[in-house]
Parts: sequence; structure tokens; C-alpha cells
Amino acid sequence: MDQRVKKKATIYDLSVLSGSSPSTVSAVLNGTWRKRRIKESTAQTILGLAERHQYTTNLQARGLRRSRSGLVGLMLPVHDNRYFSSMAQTFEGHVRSRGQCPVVVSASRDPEEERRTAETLISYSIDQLFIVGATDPDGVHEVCESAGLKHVNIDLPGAKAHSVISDNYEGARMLTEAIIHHFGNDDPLRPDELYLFGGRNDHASRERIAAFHATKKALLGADPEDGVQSSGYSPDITLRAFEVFYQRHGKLPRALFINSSINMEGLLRFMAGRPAEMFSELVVGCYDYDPFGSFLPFPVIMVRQNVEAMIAKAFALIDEPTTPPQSFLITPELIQPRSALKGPLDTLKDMA
Amino acid sequence: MDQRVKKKATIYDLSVLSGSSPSTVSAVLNGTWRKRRIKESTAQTILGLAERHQYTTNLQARGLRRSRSGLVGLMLPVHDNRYFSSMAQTFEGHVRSRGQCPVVVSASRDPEEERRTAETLISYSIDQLFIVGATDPDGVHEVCESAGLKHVNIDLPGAKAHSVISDNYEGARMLTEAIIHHFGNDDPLRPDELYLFGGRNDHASRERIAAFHATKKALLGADPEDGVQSSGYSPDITLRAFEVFYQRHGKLPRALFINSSINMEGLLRFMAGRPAEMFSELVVGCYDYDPFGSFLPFPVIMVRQNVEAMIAKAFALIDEPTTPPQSFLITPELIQPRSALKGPLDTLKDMA
DNA sequence: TTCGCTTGCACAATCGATGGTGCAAAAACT
DNA sequence: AGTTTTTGCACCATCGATTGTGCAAGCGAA
Repeated sequence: MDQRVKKKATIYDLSVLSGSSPSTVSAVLNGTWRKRRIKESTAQTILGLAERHQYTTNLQARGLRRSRSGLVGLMLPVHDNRYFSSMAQTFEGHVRSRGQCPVVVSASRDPEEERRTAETLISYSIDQLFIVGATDPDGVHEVCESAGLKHVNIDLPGAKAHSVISDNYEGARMLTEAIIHHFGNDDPLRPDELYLFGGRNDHASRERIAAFHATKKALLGADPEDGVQSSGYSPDITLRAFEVFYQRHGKLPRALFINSSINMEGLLRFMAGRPAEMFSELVVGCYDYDPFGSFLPFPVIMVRQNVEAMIAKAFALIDEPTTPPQSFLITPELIQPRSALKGPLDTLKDMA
Repeated sequence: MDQRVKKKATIYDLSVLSGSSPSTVSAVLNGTWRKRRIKESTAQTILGLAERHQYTTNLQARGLRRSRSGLVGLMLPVHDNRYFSSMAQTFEGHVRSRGQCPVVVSASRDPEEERRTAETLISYSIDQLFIVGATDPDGVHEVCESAGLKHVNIDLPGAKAHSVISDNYEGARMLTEAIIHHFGNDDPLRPDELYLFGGRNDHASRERIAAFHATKKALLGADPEDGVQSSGYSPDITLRAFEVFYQRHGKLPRALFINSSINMEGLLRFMAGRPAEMFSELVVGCYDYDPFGSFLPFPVIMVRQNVEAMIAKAFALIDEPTTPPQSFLITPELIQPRSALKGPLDTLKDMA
């Protein structure tokens, strides 16, 4: 009657109340009761009691017995970023629609942490793991593999499991081209006026840098050696790279290829405190899309990865039989300056 | 020997291998072995075996037995937003440092979904729940309460559990004041030139709107009735609000108070496709901080909620004995235009 | 009446870890 | 040597749900 302080009801409680055995109660509550030839009326009685006593399944117990949990994991490098958080948002929608429970965690781009995180999730018997932007996908793979856990790589490819990745080469090619074409013919960009900032030694960066070099060479005829300033995935390191560059050259390049929105924040930090006019002639290409970034006071051409397509493909792959691991390229989209695109939030209902 | 295909080792396996009983193995592995007076050498043997066989605790089994799981929940309205995703990032840090596992989920600002989500998490015996920006905090409270789950509200207050909220009144007062003061004395703002867009009928919006009205009246002497355009938490509804306004008045107001970065995206959508000059005189105050938003081509004064302080306070509160529920105000910070602040990501290590 | 089939459900083992309790063997003490 | 104390560990019930199996009652047919 009064469930104010009471502990949660179990199938045993309902068993006593209904006069049926625990196994019958269990069958009724998990929907397998027809298969077990339970009488309709018995089922109704039990369902009624369950309702009245606010029964909810103890999912840890179920998980223990079934050795899976209904949890689906998403491992991100970080949360605090439009790209990854929109992954999380999209992922959640997919998982929910399958009646499972999403678990989103971040692993800070640290191989050790990635491994540990995967292990923790495995200890909870998660059913599947989506690995986004892992620094060491194959390390995580080992962990998953030896636990028999299905997993997919997203954004950075692993050698040992299916991967869904953005077509970084093509994206960077389009972006570099767009930057160069943004300058008219009367005052065309020179090879030494376009620099790339950000990135480190991961697959995505390498592809992008390769495309950057190739496209520069193709369109501008030359490509000086020092055109790339690796600065990891850290705003502050990128900031320092800009400061160093500025000190050396007395100015910024006319055009920048910036490897990600995180590096772009490094540019913002450089801008802070310096006069806006210093940046009025700047043209930037950024390999990431952020709606606010798109409206900065100078032209920012962005690349939007197709998050929806990537997640959808990842879900399609993870259920597939284990064919040899393959990489699937998803072509990103070039976004012109001053574009405000819809995101996963737009599917949510809201009132005025 | 070969653990390629093998199922995970359990304490029973180690029990056989070591010649000790399962309970001894358990005690050794969970660290209670000194209390149970297990010989040092026995412990070492077992730990060695555990290492060799890559033993990891089945946390579902442990959770079932202990009726808690080591999971700590964070329920967000949405992921895809700097404010909430930086909450997630900060929250993760705290939970990790306590040796527990963070579970971040979103509930789409839907009371029904919020309730269901809480129930699901409870079914996994999570240890604590942090409820951020819930539409119906008290509904979620009921659910938690009847399961004996510790919980705290963040960002939107509930009547029945402790709450940590931003001081919305003070924040909006500061912001409104800053907007007004941004205009010099030679061409001061008139009362009918400052509008508020966004927000709906929740505690935060009400406070902000109240402060907006009061501050306008105090500083500008008057405050026309129609100065507030509620448009929920949706970019598109906000966009429509701007379109309607523009159609009616033939222009935008000189100054805007925008209720959140999500509404700000509505402004971006309005800007897209219209000439940049249309916005060159605009002054905007936005109740949220986004680094890119801070560098738009017009002055954007922002309010940064003190996420770190809020989360820290929430953790402090959740462990406390159940005193009568209280609300704790955390004062937000006014951010001048063109500021690129550090965030939770800056604590992560990264290389160059 | 008897055999055989269906219906409807109960029984009991199991998933893996935990922790209270009990009890031999070793050590310490008289 | 006999008694008490300490050490070191095993035993077993338990957490809540799942699921393979078994079996009695009911029913129809022969």
C-alpha cells in the first residue's frame, strides 16, 4: 500500500502476492509468458500487481543472468565540443529507439585511459561499444576482442575492427581549394601565405595534411616546407603556435587552414586582446563545423562531418557478421561562411 | 594460457587455480583481505593469478550483491551545447576522481522522458543522480525518492531536493546593465530599443525576465510591455520570432538580450543569407558563454555560468545528511566581448 | 476406462561477487 | 601438558532475474 520508505518490489514479492511462482512472475514481466503458456488471466493479475506496486526490473540482476546489460557505450575523446557532443546527441537517439540505454563517457585522448574506460564498461557487460576518435583504437580493440564485445571505430580508423571515418583527404582538399579560391584573381594567394595549424600524428591529421600539401601544390604551384604547424588538440598549444608565428613574421598569414574547432579556439585566444582590425583581411578554413564559428568577423569556411551518416553507418556495421575489418569513408560537407545549419537538437520538440 | 576466445575469468576460476575458496579470492580482489585476515602470501598468489588471467570484476554481480553499482548519473536536457557539455566534462572529472563511473544521458527537456530516464538509471542501481535543467525536477524527485536515490538539482531548482542554481536574477541584471552601458551617453539606448528573446516558463527564464524588466526600468526609466519575445529553447522558434519582429518593425532592435546560446543560434539563422551590414550596429547580450559566440562581428556580452563551482557544490550537497531542501545560488560571471576563456578541456594533457 | 496430448505452471540451477559465521590449526600462555 | 588466544580460511546464504525441465490436471478420443 504505502511505498514511501519501502524497498523496491521484486518478482518474489509479486510472487507471494499473486500466489504464482517467481518464474511465472518473471515470464509475465519480461514478456515471454505466451511462449511459456501462462494463462492470460494469470498474466493480467501479475501485471496489475506490478503496476500497483511500481515494480521495475532490477537490470543488474537481469544483466548478470543474461550476461548483457542493455547498455550501449559511446567513448568520446571529450564532451566539450560541438562535433563530439552532437555525436553523443545523435547516438542517444539511435540507442533509445532500440530500447537500450546509452552510456556516454570520455577518455581524454589518453591511450591508457581509453583502455581502462573500455574495461570498466566491459565490466558492466555493455552490449556494444562505439569508439570515437580514439588515440589508440587497436589497444581498445584488444580489450574488447578478448571480452567478445562488439565494437566499431568512428572518426579515427583502427586496423582490427570496422571503422567509419570522415573522408579527411577529400574534406581537406575541398577546404584547401575553397580557401584558395576565396581569393580572387586580382590578388591571388601566394604559397607562403597559407598555413595549416593544429593536428598531430593521427590518421585524420595525416590525411588532411597530405591533402593540404597536394592541393596547395596543384593550385598554387608550390608548397614551402614549413607550411604546417602541428599543435595537437589543445587550444593553448595552438595559441602558442600563433604567438610564435606572429613573433617571427610580424603578422599572421593571409589564410589559415585550421585543423579542428579546438585549434580554432587557440586562434580565438590569440585574437583576444588584439585589435579586431588585425584580422579583418584573414581568411580561415576550419575542419569542423560550429555555428558560431561560421559567423566570425572574417570569412570562415568550415567542413561539417556528416555525423548522422557516420553514426547510422556505425550502427549498421556493428550488427554485421565479422567480415574482415574495413574502413568506410563518409564524405563531409563544405560549409560556406555565415551558415547556420540544423543539428540534432532540431528534432526535439519544444513549445513557444 | 591462451585467452583469445576464452570467457572472462571469475573468482571461481581463480579459486580453483589458487586452491583457495571463492570468498578468499573475492576478499583479496576487492581489497578487504587484511580485514579478513588473509595471509599476505595467499593474497600475492591470488593477485598474481588475477593479473595473469586478466581478471576483472563483474560489476553487475557486485552491484547486485551490494545493491549499488558504482555508476553516477548525470541527466542533461541535451548534449549538443557548450554549457551542458562542459557540465558533462566537469562532472566526469569529479566522478572519475572518486573511482566511480560517470553515466551521462539526456532527456530532451521532456518531463515524461526525464521520469523514464531516471527510472532506467535507478534500475541499474546507480548510486547518485545529478539532474541538470530538468523541466520537472519534482517529478524526477518522486521517482528518486521512492527508490531511495540521492539526487541534486542543478541549474533549475526543485522544491523537494537540494538545488544548485545560477543566480539568474543577478546574472540577468548584470547583463542588462552591461548592454545598456555599452551605449555611450551621446546616443543612449531608448527603452523600446532593447528586447529579450528566448526563454519559456521555467524558473531560470522567469528570474531573468524579471531582472531584465527591473533593470530596464531602473536604468532607462521605462519598459514597454512587449519587450519580451518568449521563444522556448529552440533555434527555429527563435528564428521565427526574429522574422516576425523584422516584418513588423522593418528592422531589428538596436540591442538584444538573448536568453541562451540555443536562442542565439536562432539569431544566427536569421543572419544567414542577410547582409552582414544589417547587424553591424547591433549589441547583444547572451545568457550563456560560447567562445565563438564571443567573437561575432558585433559586440556580444556574455554570461558564463560557473560550471565548476556548481558541480563542486552539487557534489558537496549530495553527500550531506538530508536537511530540508535548499537552493544555493552561484553567481555567474559577466564576459566582455571578444573573450576566449579556458574550459574544462584545458586541464587535459596534450602534446605538440 | 485408459491412453495420449495439451495446458499451465512450479522447481531448481545459474549468473558472479559478497560478507556473516564458524571452525580447525597454530601460537601463546600458564 | 593443558588451556586460551590468534590466525587463516572455508562454508553458505544472498542479491533478483532467467530458463531448461518436469509434472499434474484437464480434456478428447478410442
